Amino acid sequence: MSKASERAYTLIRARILSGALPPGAPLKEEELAESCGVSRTPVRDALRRLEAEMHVERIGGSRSFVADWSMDDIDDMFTLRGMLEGHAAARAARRIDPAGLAALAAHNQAIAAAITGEPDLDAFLFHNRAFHALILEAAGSERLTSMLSRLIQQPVIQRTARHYDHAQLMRSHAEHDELLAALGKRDSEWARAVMTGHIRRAFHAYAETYEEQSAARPD
Amino acid sequence: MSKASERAYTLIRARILSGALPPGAPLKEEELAESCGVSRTPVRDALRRLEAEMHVERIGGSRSFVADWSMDDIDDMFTLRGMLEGHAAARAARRIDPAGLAALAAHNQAIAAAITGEPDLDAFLFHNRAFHALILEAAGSERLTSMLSRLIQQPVIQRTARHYDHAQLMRSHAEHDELLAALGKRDSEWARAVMTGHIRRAFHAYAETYEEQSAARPD
DNA sequence: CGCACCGTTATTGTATACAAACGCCGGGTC
DNA sequence: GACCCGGCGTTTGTATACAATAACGGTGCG
Repeated sequence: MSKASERAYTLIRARILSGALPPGAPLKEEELAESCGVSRTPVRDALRRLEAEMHVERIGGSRSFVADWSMDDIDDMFTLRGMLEGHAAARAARRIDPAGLAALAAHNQAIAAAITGEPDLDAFLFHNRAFHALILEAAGSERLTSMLSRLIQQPVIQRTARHYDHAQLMRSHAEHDELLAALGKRDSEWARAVMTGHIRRAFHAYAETYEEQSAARPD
Repeated sequence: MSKASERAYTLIRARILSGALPPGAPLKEEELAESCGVSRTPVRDALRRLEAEMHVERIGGSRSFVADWSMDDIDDMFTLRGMLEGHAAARAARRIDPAGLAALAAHNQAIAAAITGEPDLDAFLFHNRAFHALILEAAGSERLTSMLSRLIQQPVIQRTARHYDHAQLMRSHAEHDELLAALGKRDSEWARAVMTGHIRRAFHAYAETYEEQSAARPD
């Protein structure tokens, strides 16, 4: 997408993900247009894209708000994500080539490096994202990719991972290793099981974090 | 969505589904705008929506074409659909109420009526659609619904069902009956299994139809 | 005092005009 | 003869102006 539209999309998305635009905040086209330095037309485009990705909600077919997820929504998201990423892992096990496996291993080594000693969360998140993206790519289903892109909500993942303690980080890394083993053996059902478990564990980690937060800030 | 935008969406969609705009056909905004009696702005909106629903493809971030699915794409669609509708059936088994079950049974009786004697394909398709929609509603996951809406491509389902012979129609009806039994027993895994099988069978029915067609019209 | 209705205003939807990008075709040169 | 380059036309992207619609507040009546 060309300049202005892409710019609006990126900026608005960043503001939503960073929390500068909190869940439930109204999104006024004109306001966004001005603050992005573009006109309303590309902003409208961006809002439609963000709506398709479920970052933005619309009521009455007109006004837009930053999407706000209930715990049930998030459970749903993780369940669907577990199912679909499990499926992706199973497909990847059948299709991945040695170069792909090597790239995955490299990212998981980088994760190991990021969590030894003082953990580098940004590096962890970066390589974690790359790891999952690579598996999705190896699965080779455009449709699966596009469906998952609506499910893999970065704010949720970030909120989850930022609260991981050292043991949880190590465990995530170990699960990736097991996934690598399953992929190396071309065992699609093993890969599916590991991936599904990986996502379910992430969900419970998130749920605990969320409960702490909502207990700390009962608003 | 308000008048013009909705109008453009409906009209373009209808033309794609009916085949008036065949797969691969270029979609020129101005041309569509004129033929829909609206301006380019709502047409652009409609194209974005149709793109999100995978009825329209875009290359280079600009030009739009009617989406064209390969056999692999369709296999993918049915696989994903089986997984997600299976999941929906499992959830529905836990959540559906007696009124919902009664409504489902009514639709399946209507299907029975539509396929006895001279089959009424339109009635079959209508009640079949309603049956699946009701299960999705009973599953009570907005996210699941929105994901499946991108997968349940009417042209594919229609092409499939229009080639069903009497035995296949009866079988589809029988599978719905079994699903009703599973839902009645609140057995989510049974429901999932029946639904997954139902979709897989539909896939193979489609694949046979497709092979006949491509053998008859090798273009 | 509360509810309802109307007018005002804020916000989105639509149209149109203009700019930029892309592809295509033709001419020139190596 | 083939390839590259540049101009032209088509098509999409962007901006702005205007219309419609929905929310909000105030006022009047019950």
